[in-house]
Amino acid sequence: MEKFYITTSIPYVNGPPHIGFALEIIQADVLARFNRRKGSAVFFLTGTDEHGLKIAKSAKDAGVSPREFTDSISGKFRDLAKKLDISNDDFIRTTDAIRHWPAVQTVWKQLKEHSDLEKRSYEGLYCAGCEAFMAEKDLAEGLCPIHKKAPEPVKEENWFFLLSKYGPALKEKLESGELRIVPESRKNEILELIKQGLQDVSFSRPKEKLQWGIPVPDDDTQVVYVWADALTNYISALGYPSGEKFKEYWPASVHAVGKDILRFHATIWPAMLLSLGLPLPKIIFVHGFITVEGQKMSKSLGNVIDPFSLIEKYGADAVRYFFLREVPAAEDGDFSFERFEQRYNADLASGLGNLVARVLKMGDMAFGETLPVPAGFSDKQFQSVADEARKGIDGALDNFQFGSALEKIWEVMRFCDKYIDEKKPWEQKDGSREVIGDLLFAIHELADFLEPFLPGAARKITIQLAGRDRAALFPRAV
RNA sequence: GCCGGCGUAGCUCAGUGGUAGAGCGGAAUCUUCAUAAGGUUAUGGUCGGAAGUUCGAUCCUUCCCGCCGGCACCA
Repeated sequence: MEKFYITTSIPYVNGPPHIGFALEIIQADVLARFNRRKGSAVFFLTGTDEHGLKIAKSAKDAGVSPREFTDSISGKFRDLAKKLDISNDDFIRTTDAIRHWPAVQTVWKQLKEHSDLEKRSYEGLYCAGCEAFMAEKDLAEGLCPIHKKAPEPVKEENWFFLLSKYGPALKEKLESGELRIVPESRKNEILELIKQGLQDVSFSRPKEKLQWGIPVPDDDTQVVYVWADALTNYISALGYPSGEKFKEYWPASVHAVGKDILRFHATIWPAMLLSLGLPLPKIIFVHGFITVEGQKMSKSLGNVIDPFSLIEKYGADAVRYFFLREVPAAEDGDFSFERFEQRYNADLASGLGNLVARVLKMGDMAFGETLPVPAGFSDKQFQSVADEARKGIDGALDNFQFGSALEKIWEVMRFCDKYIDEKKPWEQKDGSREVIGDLLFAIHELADFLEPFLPGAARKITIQLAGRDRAALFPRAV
């Protein structure tokens, strides 16, 4: 059986989820659901990244323990997935000392055995106020811009991952397509980065600076730093190194990530895997950012869109639809309430919802209590429209073109509306019952097409075809 | 500074070496099974600007303008 392992990135739980992550998890969910329908064995993973100084600080500021803090925020991400009707099979947390930690420590030991970790002393400018090293470029006239103090030169020991030596191997994997990056333009960026030379990266922090993390094996002065910790989630969740799921599902078919963290997924992570002797993920799918009314989302602008209130107001399917249809899959997209409502009214209320309502009504008129949904189309033209849509959807999703996949489905709806106008089945003349039968089957097919995208609507259509529920799928938003 | 992308109807975008398409919005009209929904039709673009290659360019080349992304540098 075909295997399909898809992951989202694991967001840092420093704050509640925003719509950027909603986009990522929705896209991943479509692919997961789509592949399940094709009969593949699918494993869909998401989770949260919960260690580090920032979390420890935020917890302290909030007057709670880091554990309480991360439990709370991680719970919000889990809740978002649930509210968005996401079909993830698992949810991994980097604070999971039973599932995640042993895998990270195993990975660590193996990297070290393969001579890819090296302890070095690192010297930099350290701001005690920020509890962080500062790059020259972050300073304002030699002072920390936040604390207005000159950071002090501090020397500390770190374990470094010898990323630099993997440049040529990574280049080869990318160029050969063994590791694909979608879209292509992002691959070129990474190749450019490699060309300029990869730097070794710090993989640990001294314990006295960072306690909220995973202890480095055989060195109790150090704690694992973010990359070795977070990236490993993709295999820790599968039970690396010996878990059944790991054997079954690795390598990942798709890592869905945002453009901001592509470089880590396209350099550090595959380099770690090469060091471990593991196969590389097949595709890294990179989505863009979402702007709001043409502007960057930011707390200071006060234009942050809360996914929960959006779902509350319009429903999960409407949110899913907007992000899949209106936001270009791999580029930046814009969110505006005007656009959102336009899409909602035109495509969901007047389009899908209205079509289902009119067909069901005609079905009720022609057949009474129980609707006989045929097993196929009697009209050949109808059949070919549906076949074409199916092909179109497959092709579009193979290329991560969610919007154009949806367009194919909407073409079927347009055909249905036209067909109704042409055949006037409400006149109940000869052949009307056959026409309505085709329409009922068309709706049944639409539910099938829509399931990966709008699982809620698909469910409702199926229920309405089988029973007496006639509630509007998408009530018009005023 | 280096690398890359983009600029096509009011909006979002597709597209081809032979003088352009879709959806949405707006207009007219037909219709009533339907969520003031649906159908049809018309309108709507000198395909960023200039030059070149070509029998012919929106699609190829060069330059220019504008926008965007990545990297580096500076602050």
